[in-house]
Amino acid sequence: MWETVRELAPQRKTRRSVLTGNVGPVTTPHRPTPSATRRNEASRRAILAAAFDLLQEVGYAKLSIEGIAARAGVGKQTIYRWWPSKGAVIFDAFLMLSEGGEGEPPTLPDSGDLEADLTAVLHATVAELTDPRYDRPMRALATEIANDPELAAAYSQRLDGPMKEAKRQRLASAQRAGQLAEDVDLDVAVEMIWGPVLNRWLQRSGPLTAEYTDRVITTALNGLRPRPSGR
Amino acid sequence: MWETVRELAPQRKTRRSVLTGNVGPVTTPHRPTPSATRRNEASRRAILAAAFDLLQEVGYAKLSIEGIAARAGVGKQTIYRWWPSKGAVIFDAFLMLSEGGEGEPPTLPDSGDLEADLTAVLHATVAELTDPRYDRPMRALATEIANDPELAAAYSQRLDGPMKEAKRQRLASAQRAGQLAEDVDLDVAVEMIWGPVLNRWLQRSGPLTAEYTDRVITTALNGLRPRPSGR
Amino acid sequence: MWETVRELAPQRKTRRSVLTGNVGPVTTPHRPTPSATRRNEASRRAILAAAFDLLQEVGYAKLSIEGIAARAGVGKQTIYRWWPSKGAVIFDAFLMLSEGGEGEPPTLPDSGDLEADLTAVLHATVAELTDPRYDRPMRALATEIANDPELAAAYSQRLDGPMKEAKRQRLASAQRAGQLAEDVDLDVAVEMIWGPVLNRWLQRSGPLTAEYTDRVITTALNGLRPRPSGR
Amino acid sequence: MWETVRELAPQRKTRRSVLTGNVGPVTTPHRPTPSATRRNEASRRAILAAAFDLLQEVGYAKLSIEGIAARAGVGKQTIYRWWPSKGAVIFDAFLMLSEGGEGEPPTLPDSGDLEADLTAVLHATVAELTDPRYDRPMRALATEIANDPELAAAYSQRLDGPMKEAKRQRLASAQRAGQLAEDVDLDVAVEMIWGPVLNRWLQRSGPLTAEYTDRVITTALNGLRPRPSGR
DNA sequence: TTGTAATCGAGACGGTACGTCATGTCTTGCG
DNA sequence: CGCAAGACATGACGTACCGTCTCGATTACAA
Repeated sequence: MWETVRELAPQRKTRRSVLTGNVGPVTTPHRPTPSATRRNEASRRAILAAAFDLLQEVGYAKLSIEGIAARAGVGKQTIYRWWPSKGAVIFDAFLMLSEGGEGEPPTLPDSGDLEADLTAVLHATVAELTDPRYDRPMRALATEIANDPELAAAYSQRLDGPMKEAKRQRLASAQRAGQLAEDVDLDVAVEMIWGPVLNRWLQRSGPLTAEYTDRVITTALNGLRPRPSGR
Repeated sequence: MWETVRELAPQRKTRRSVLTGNVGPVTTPHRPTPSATRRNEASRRAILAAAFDLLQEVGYAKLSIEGIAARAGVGKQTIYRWWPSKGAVIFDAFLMLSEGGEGEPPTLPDSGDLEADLTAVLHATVAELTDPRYDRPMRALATEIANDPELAAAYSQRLDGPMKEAKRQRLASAQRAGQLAEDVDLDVAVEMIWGPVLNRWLQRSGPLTAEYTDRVITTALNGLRPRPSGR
Repeated sequence: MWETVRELAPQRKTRRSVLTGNVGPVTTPHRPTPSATRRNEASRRAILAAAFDLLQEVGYAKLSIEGIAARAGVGKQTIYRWWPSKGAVIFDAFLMLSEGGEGEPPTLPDSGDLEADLTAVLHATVAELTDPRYDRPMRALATEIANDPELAAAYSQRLDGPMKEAKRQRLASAQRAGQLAEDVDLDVAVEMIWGPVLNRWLQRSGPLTAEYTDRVITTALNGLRPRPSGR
Repeated sequence: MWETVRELAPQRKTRRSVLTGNVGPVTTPHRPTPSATRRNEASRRAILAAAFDLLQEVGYAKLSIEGIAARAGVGKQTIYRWWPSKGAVIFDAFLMLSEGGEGEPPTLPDSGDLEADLTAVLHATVAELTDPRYDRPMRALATEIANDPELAAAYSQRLDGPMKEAKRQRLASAQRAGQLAEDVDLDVAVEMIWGPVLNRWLQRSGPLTAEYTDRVITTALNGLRPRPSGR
């Protein structure tokens, strides 16, 4: 999802990188977050890695705190101490994976040709959503977000937000280049392009292919109404 | 979701709650479905009603088979005998609610004015998605679908399918009336209109208002590209 | 303790025998005791046996419900369902061991010679208290009794009571035979003979030997005051 | 228990609560006892006081090191550093309470009338064992002693020993005064008088009253056998 | 009309996981 | 260095549910 953009962005080379800073738990902590200075960084990482791996292997329904703790070689309490819910752990796992999500903000490629750029980005998105390494974990995250408003807010702000901003920027650039109508609502435009794709993936309402995203892009750009002249 | 359409369709007056026909479990049963003639219809109904009610009250995460059985005044085994999973129970609960989903297929209103009709339908959809009676249960269903391919297939076929067909029909009608371009891919068109709305709701990525759906409709109809003439 | 008497009583041959009837838990149950008809007798026995064995092996301090359940091949809930406390399990384990404690009541040997009979009985008692198979379990029981009044009452009534009655009977018989003063308080007499022995054992206040019990018996019979004649 | 004697002894006026000398842990320490010069006396006292208080309040079963540390305003490590076990803390708490147990040794009152003196002492003992301030703590100590041989030895030597010696002395004095037979085994005599009382208390095998102790004294002095002449 | 066989409510069972508490060890920073 | 504070791995607590099972008691079909 958010990964996609990052991958395509020219300035970032690799996915592998060091988590810059992010430490604390994602949502408002149940108890006033402990000192956090004493926090064991190795344990934190082991937990998030274990969570992500288990998500791939056993799926969301069978993911247990006990399992994560065991896999991470960590006491359960260490998880409960720092995260308020299973969802928060999953969220942080994604946050870590996206290299902190907090480095320089992501950018979409801008070759000057909007349609080509969108096509490339959406092809990559489909590839990622389809990748077995990410499919189950991302469904898990989507599930938690769907059922936990607090987590949804955190997601909105920390992970989805920057990504959406990048998309909006690319469209704004196209607008300046005269490739988009001036009165187009960019927020709606973004959701109109990515919404159908995400929906197909999450609800499995149809095959999720590169060809499908092409149709979405064409349709979105042209609109539904008949076009006056040719084309 | 699917309810919406039904409500607006002129020919259906009330939300009659009697399940017409559907009996068996949703997905392929673990054991070759029992005789089914002996089945206690009252228990079946009590279970589905209890499931739906509990979904409203406690939410997806805390829904348990034991809880459903207790609320329905039914032995646990009666649930395990007829449904293969919790998700299947939830699914059937929706199926029952939508009066079997199996009466005459749903239709969208067709006043001749596509934009007006879409506006009305999407306003109703937003009202339903926002209704506290349906919000949590529908999120639960969406969650199960997202994580269980088999259930997703059943949903696609039995609940979402007919609804999507109705939407497609309405667009086809508009196409015939010259309100839609002839080369528009109707499937994509449907997903481009409803996708953003469902996504906003499920992921809480922004406020879900009637005003928002209006913007979606306008944008979808006009498309993103600059239009040659004024408009 | 109670075992002792049984062993020496002529009419009982072996320690091994079938638990006659006793089923329910020892103390007033937290929840109104479940049906008890559906109760799995095999599990019940496995639990009590496991509890007793673990008591020998790991001692009271390290005895855990989890350990008992694991050793017995039983779910924890099965223990919590039928016993209100760890102490109650231990108690029932002893009850089972003493072959129900509920068959015909125990009797002390009565050869006509009180001193000889007491000597034999106390020697056996010392042997039992010293036996590594019984030492730790009995200390555990004593510990639980000391700290749980309810359990103490159950012990008093079901295990210690009959034993004490047998001792009292033997002394009454001696009284009738003119070997005991007529005005002797039999309850006090019993406690004066067995009390010092139990105390030595429980508090390890001195070596617990046959020789010691002989001195107790002599002293108790003669009393502390100087005897008028030579003796 | 041991307190009793002290209280009745004429030469001691008050229960001065200052620990005279005792410093180190009770039993052989796990690590070679630390410097002990650096030791914080205030912490030590706070710990023992907290332990005793908690024993009263929550009882033996729920006494935790964490609880003691919290109540005493002390780090857990400070407890682990100086005491090898929970039992040792309890033991030291009693030691402190009995003013070090190390001042001049305790004495029993000696009015010349053995029976009267024993009666007075045992009445006081009963009062103390019955006192809610001491009941639970003393049961805790008894429990630890029963299950920990090392602790039992320490108890025997440091707390019970001097007390038993005082009792023995009183009986020896009576012996010299011709109130006790010359061949009476004083150790056994002491245990025959105090054993039944302690047993009743610890096992709750019957009501623990002044009247009961009177019967014990009478019976012990007279013995069980019929007395030749009148009385 | 009467078996007879399956369903039903109930709930015990062996389990897994929950979220909490305590253990005993450790590390950090103050005095 | 002792100390308070408290994180940590460990492991037990007592509870909630899982999915399977067994128990009578209905209940409806076939004889």
